[in-house]
Amino acid sequence: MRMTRLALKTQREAPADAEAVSHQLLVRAGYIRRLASGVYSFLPLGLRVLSKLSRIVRDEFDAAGAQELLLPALHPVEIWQQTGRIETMSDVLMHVEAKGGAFILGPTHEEAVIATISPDLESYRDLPVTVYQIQTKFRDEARPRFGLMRTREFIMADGYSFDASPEGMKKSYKLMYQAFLNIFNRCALPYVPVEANSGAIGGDVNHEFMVPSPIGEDHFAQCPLCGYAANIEAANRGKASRSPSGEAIPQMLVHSTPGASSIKDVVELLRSEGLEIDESALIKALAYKDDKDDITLILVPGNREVRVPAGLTPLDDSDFESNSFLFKGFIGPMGMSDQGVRVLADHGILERDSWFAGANLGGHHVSNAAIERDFKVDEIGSFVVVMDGDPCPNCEGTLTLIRSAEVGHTFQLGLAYSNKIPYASFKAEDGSDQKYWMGCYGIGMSRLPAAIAEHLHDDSGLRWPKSIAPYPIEILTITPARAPEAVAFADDIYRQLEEKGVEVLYDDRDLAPGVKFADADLIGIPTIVTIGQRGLANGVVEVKDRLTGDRSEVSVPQLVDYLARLS
RNA sequence: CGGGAAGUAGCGCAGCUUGGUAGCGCGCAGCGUUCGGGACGCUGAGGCCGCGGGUUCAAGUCCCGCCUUCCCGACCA
Repeated sequence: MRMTRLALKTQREAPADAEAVSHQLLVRAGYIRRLASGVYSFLPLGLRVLSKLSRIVRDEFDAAGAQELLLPALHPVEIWQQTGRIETMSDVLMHVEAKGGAFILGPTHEEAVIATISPDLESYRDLPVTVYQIQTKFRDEARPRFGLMRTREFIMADGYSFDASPEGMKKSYKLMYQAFLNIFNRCALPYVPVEANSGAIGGDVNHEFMVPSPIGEDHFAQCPLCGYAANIEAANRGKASRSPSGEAIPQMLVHSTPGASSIKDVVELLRSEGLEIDESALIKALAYKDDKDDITLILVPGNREVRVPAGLTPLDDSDFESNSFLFKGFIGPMGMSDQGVRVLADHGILERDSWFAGANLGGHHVSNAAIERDFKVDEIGSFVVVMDGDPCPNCEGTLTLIRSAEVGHTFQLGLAYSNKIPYASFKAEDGSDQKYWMGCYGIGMSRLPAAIAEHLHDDSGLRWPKSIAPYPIEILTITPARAPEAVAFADDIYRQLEEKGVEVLYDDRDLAPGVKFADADLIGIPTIVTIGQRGLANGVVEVKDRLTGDRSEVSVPQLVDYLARLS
């Protein structure tokens, strides 16, 4: 492509609303342009990057046995009502009123793929099947940000597997999981697969593919010793480093703490009375209920945040009314088992001999509350949000928190969707109707260029890996107006490479050399070929590797073959 | 949804305090000089100063309301 013909205008300065480096560079170099908040156009260069990524995804998904199809972005509301997600995902759903009914702009395609494909999956003989698409998704995000990282309209490659059994589902999952590893390797991204929560998608086993990044919106915990890695929302901590000493503990004492219903208030109040304590000396006891309204109390050290297990929700005011033994703000673990409350304690509760805790009486707390002697727990486990330095749940190591961007997510959905959709079934060998065991697999296609740009750039601009650069080669002529022989030479090289099927970006613009060099660095094509009369006089041209910065001189007769090998 | 900041030419910004002809840099068009790492001169085009109301002889500037955008948080495959 001759740059004199390319719809491209680079900018010296980034738009004021661009904060992230990837956002600034992608806009400045002419890959993307904002149309509305969280809505971006892909310009010709940007689209080429997306196409390269799509090619890699198709390669690997096809190799994993998946078949490409294309589902609509416009979904009839009925299929969303059927799974109930019209309510559970209402925050992000965008609605469209049209002739012929109400529609939802698809934020994900579980409903649509089942509605589409189930007529083809009537018998166990038809299974397993994995299908995928590369499609635009719509999510009404609370806060779009960082350019392509979080947008309201974005492109995703999403696959869905259908199996006759849990074993089959796991097999399909493994194939797609491997395809994900291959894809991210080919994108030259330093990713980490981590254990995760399934969120609104549902299902049991799932993995997120994280790229460590300063503008990531997630954190995951990683153990450098054993390799354990989990999203902070799912990460467990290991056992306490210290257990109770067994020394004699004084009797519990009741303290009057009127109005001090938060950990912070209690610490301040007790300190004002001369007690030298901090938040880690208090038990934070929070009550939750399950879907049967049974109460669960979770105990964690007062300086830690509770990680609420799935299926539990906080109590509301009416719950406190109907459970009069729970004094909001003054709950302690003592006597809870006798009230039929299940008590879960974090490992951290074993780290002290005794605790300050709520007295189960309005306006009062106790000191010297000791586990076993003064209160019982049903289960000890990991119930806190992990922090840097927590023990690893699997080994002797220590967890580190890493900020990261999620570029992919795979789920073993099991029967989560099939059970909600009557026709999501097939005839088994014994003649019975069975539900599909499903998996789903998503890659944030339009997020990938941002993640890669965030990872690979320098002060001068982007540095694409060869696999996804819009063009593998850029040819650049020096002072074309004064060097007709160099232009003729460059034209010839360009023509020969095109004939060999090599995609070339040819900067044939009549601009000052500095401008052309600067643009080449900004756009970030991995191989930059400089053709000028100075080099040609010596029978060579300069070839620069944008990734490494290495420059080499290649003799004229070898040039075309040399470049063709690089592409 | 809470907190903060900002909307003036395609992009980056000044002008607002103290109301009086709408400005600068980059980019764009023309001419000329330059030419191996973002050159220079001259000429020119380009504005509903976010929108609506108010005060005033007069509003980019003062007052009221609204909208939009960005950042932090809440939320989120």
